Amino acid sequence: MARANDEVAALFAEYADLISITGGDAFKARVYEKAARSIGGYHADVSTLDAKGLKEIPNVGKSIAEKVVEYLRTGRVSAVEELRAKIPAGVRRLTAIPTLGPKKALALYEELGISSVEELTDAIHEERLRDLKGFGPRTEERILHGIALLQSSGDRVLIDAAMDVAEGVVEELSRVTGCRRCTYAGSLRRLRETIGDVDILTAAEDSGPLMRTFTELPYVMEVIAQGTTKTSIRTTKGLAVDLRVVPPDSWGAALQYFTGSKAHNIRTRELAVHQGLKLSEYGLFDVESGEKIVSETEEDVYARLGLPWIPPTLREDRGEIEAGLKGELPDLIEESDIRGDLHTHTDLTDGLAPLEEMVAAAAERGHAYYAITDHAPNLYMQRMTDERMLAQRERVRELDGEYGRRGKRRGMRLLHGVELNIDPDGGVDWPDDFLAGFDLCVASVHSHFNQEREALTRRFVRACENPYINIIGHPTTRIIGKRPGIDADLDAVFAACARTGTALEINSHPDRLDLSDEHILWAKRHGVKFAIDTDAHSVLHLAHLRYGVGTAQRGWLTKDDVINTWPQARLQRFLRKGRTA
DNA sequence: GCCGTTTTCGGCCCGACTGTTTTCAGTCG
Repeated sequence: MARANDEVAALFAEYADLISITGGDAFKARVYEKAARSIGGYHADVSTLDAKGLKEIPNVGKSIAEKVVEYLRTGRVSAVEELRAKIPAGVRRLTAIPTLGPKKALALYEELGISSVEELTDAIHEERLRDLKGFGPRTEERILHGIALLQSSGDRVLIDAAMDVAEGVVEELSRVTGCRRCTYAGSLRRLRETIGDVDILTAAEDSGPLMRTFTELPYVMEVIAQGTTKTSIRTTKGLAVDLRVVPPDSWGAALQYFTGSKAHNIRTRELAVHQGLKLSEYGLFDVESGEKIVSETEEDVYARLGLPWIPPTLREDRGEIEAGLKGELPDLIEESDIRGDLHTHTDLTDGLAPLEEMVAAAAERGHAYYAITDHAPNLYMQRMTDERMLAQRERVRELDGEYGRRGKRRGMRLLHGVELNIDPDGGVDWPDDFLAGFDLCVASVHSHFNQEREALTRRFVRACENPYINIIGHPTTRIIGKRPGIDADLDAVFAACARTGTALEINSHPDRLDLSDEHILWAKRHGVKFAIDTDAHSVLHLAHLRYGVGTAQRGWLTKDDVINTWPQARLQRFLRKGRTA
């Protein structure tokens, strides 16, 4: 799992923090931050690159390339070691406390010798911060509050939880008199896999009524900050929500600004500066005259900068600006492109709803095809048998006859599949002759996650080489916030998928989103095809598709990359794979 | 420390809110 890139990125992120804390050049700190991001997201493994290759990574120049080489050779970077020697690791940890940044952390360390969250808590209780310049009673309170947040969950939440809150707030605020426009922005609009806080943007002449309604919502636990243009609250579940109110004629610039990402915004503002313009949330202005040029729509803002409108899911400074300037933005997959779901369960195994209900719900969603893929016998707790599976197939064929003929839309074809269990050797539940009876096979790893890297890699490659396995389900098996992904040689796995015609799943469940956006970008370079599936265990889960599609967009996928956007005939050819029959 | 249609030096995004410092620094996004 851990590419050298991730280690180097973490090291440079730490170095950037240490530079800030020690009062070093802020621009230098920012360069290291940017380099850390570029390296972490770079497609090639840095351990395979020489100094020249390293310098092709954006934001990596001579000095940083040398540090990468030093790290790869010796496992350490002397410049980082020097700063580490000056500042205990606990001081950097202090900056993780909300409202406490590098300046205050350094003051606490230098004046009071505080180098851990525990020591800071004690010092506040002993009133030792009182004499420190810049630290008053309110600051003490804010820090204690921040520590409490840090120590409770305080972390990022899954996308579906954030989406529920955001859609609720937008609905409430949209009803307020004077609210001209209202939507969610930020990382949620970019459909990141986890969300730190929810950003809501509204356009109105007068912000008063919106701010009042917002702070009086029933699930508001505390008002963190309140002003005329910005108010922040925290919900009873601990999620922070920011509301910004802008004048209606600033809507486009504001939406662009509050959607981010920060890195994308820095790039767009730089583009503006180079054209003698200034971009802020209030509009795009001529620097000399101060006159507003555009800001009513996002399209206007991007167009004036020489860019096409860039879909929010691409706004991460991962090459979208360059692609936009060259007119080479991808034609991203949309949820409406999806023709069917290829990984779903019923109550025959661990699903909650019976076959008939799942199929009816799928038809309601307008799918052209739909695969039932219950678990196979080797996941012992599911008590699957050959007989039960064959009986289900018979029922699926009956329903297929029914739904295939139905007049509404063009009918829906049902596929009978299975989710096989990839055992520690890469084998699966059934021999070829039984597998041949399925319309498609998903195969996934459900246990033995901690095998040696070589064994894990062999396991996946062997699964790909099975002529009956069409899709690798939730490939890294991660559970966001709970279980890391497996440590296989993903280059080898992705290459095997491409070579054998095995698709990789983008599992849409919010706690998986597996593959992740970065893995998708990586796999696509190998020429892999993908399947965006819900892995639904209930009717409600079918709606998770939007998150899988969002993740695919973040991985720059087009319709053609995703097999379940294809017409059924093309899909069937793909599913035949290397089978001889 | 990186970068370049203002290219080898001199810039490097911009604004809101908070608390304490009576005019601004720190933090955040």
